[in-house]
Amino acid sequence: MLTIRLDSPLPLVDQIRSGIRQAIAMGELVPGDALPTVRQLAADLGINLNTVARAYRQLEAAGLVSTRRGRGTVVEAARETPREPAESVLERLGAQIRTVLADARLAGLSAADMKRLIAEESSALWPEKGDNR
Amino acid sequence: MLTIRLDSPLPLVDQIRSGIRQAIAMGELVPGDALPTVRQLAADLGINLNTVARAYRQLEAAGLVSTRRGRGTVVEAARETPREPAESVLERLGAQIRTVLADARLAGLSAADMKRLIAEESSALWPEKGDNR
DNA sequence: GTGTTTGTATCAATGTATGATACAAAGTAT
DNA sequence: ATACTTTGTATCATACATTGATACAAACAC
Repeated sequence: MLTIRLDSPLPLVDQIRSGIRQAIAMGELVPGDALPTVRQLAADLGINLNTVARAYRQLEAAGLVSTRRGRGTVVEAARETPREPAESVLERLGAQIRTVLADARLAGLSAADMKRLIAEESSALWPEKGDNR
Repeated sequence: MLTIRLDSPLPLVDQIRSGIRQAIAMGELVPGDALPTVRQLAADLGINLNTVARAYRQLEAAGLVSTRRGRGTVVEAARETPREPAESVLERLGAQIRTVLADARLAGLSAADMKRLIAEESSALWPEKGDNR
C-alpha cells in the first residue's frame, strides 16, 4: 500500500499526501488510526523523512490528521475542514474533471468507457446498495 | 478564452497545454484551425513567448497540432497519437479519477453531487442524444 | 533578394523539491 | 526525578524545474 514512483513528474510530497488522502476517503484509514512514523514511512519508501513530514503537515493543515511530537500522527477526521467557499470547491473540482475528461476523450475513450471507469472507482468511495457482491 | 493564473501552483506551460487540449477535445478547435502565434498568445497572457512555444511543442509531440516556422501552428487532429499501451492509459486515467473522487469525497460531496457534476462536464465532450435542449 | 513573420535555441535568474543533519519535545523505563 | 528513546521540526545545502531575456534561423510576402 502507498506505492510511490521516484521517476514520476508528480513531486513525492504530493504522491504521499494523495495516497493517504485516498486511504482515508476509502475508509481504509479511520479516525483514531495511527499513521506510520515519518521515519518508518520514509524508510519504507526509501526517501527522506522530511518529505514525509511535509506531507503529514499538509494533511494536518487540511484537518485530516493530528500530529504531536513523541506521539506520532493519527487520523483525526474523515472529512476535510473547509478552507474555501463551497462554490470554489465545485469550481476546482469541475476544472479537475474537465482535465481528466479531455484527457480521456483525446485518448479515444468513448462516453461508455469513461462512465464504466468512473463507476468502478466510485464504488470504493461511495459504497452503494447493489455493489456489495 | 484560455485564461491562466499566474499565482496557480500549476506551471504556466501546463495551464496553456491543458486549456488548448480541452478546446480541441470540446471541438472548439478543429483540425485546420490556426492557433495564435506564440508571440500573440504570450502577449495576450502577459507571459514569455517561450512558455507558449513550449506548450505548443508538447501538443505537437502528442500529435494534436503541427508547427512550422514562418507559418505558425495549426490543429492537426482531434485525437492524440497513442504513445503508451492502451492498458497504461486506463491505468493513468484511473489514478487521476481516484484522486478527483477522493478530493470530492473528503470535501463532503455525495455520490449524487459528483454524478451530476461529471454528467455536466461530460455532455460537452461526448454530446449525447437527449442532451440537446 | 530584402524585410517581415514565425518558431527555436541558448543562457541566466529564480523558485521548488528533496535530502543531510542537528535540534526539541513528548514518551518510557528505571 | 533522570536518563534514554522515540517522534516530529528546523535549518541549510543541493539539484532540478520553470520562466524569462535575448539572439538566431527558417519560412513567407513583396
